[in-house]
Amino acid sequence: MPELPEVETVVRQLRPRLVGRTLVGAAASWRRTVGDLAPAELRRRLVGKRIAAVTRRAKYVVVDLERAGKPAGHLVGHLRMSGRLFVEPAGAPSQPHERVRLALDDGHELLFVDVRKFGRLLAVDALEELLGELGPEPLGPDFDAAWLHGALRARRRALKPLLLDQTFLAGLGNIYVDEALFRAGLHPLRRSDRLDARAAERLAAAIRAVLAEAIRREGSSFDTFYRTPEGRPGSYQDQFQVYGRDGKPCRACGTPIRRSVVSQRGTHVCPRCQPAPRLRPLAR
DNA sequence: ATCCTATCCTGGCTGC
DNA sequence: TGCAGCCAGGATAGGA
Repeated sequence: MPELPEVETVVRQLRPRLVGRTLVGAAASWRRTVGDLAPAELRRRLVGKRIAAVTRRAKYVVVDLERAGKPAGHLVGHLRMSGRLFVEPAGAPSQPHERVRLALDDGHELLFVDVRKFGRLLAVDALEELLGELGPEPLGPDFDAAWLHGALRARRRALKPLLLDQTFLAGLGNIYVDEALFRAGLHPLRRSDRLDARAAERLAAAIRAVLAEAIRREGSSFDTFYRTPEGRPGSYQDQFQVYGRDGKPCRACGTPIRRSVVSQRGTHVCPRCQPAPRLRPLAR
């Protein structure tokens, strides 16, 4: 599922094809994807605007728009589970599960295809309302071991749901949380306020290492959903240590990986490398 | 403050 | 083979 590394890959590949282009058409074949905007309003917010920048914030694709050289709102995309963004020559027949099509002034179109319809491609005036509550970027300058240690101690939550909370830390999803916790040797149910500085340091390093390597490999593709805008699958799934490996031997110690459910999410752990907390965490 | 459940969706899988 | 039912998954809202 698209998490930070997949979205970063999408942004990097879309950027050279979009920056400098002007939008000359906009249409949604599934209205909810564009926030229930009427067709005319969608066109009004987009057509005639030039794409000034394509960046990423958390799992959002952020496209800065301008008109006559002045800032003129944004196009913000979230792929959720099955969304795909890519550029095609104009006039291609409708794709299965196509939701939005934006025409560019160079004879190409930006397509948003999304099987499960959870994704969004929104035309907004300001980013604040959409992105204001997000936590720091794990690969950015505000994230390091000291910050993480302090932030973990300020909360009393199990590690996994906390790391999945986008207002705590932005960009991690189910896969990379499981992989980072394994790499740090930490059980997903460990209480955040009981981690010492060394464990926080391991976790910070693990998060950064997993994300950086996943970006290098253009994300993870283990089903038909995620492909890069250039149409390729990622390859980080070949590096999974725990995710999707229920019953298979841990690559470090041979103990069978075990799947459970934490925070309503499939959760994968090596019982030996990630010992369960002694006390029932956050017992109720 | 934190947890739990439901919701949004569909394709793919399981089991009968 | 056909079909019902379940499940995954990110974000969010609402209730406990």
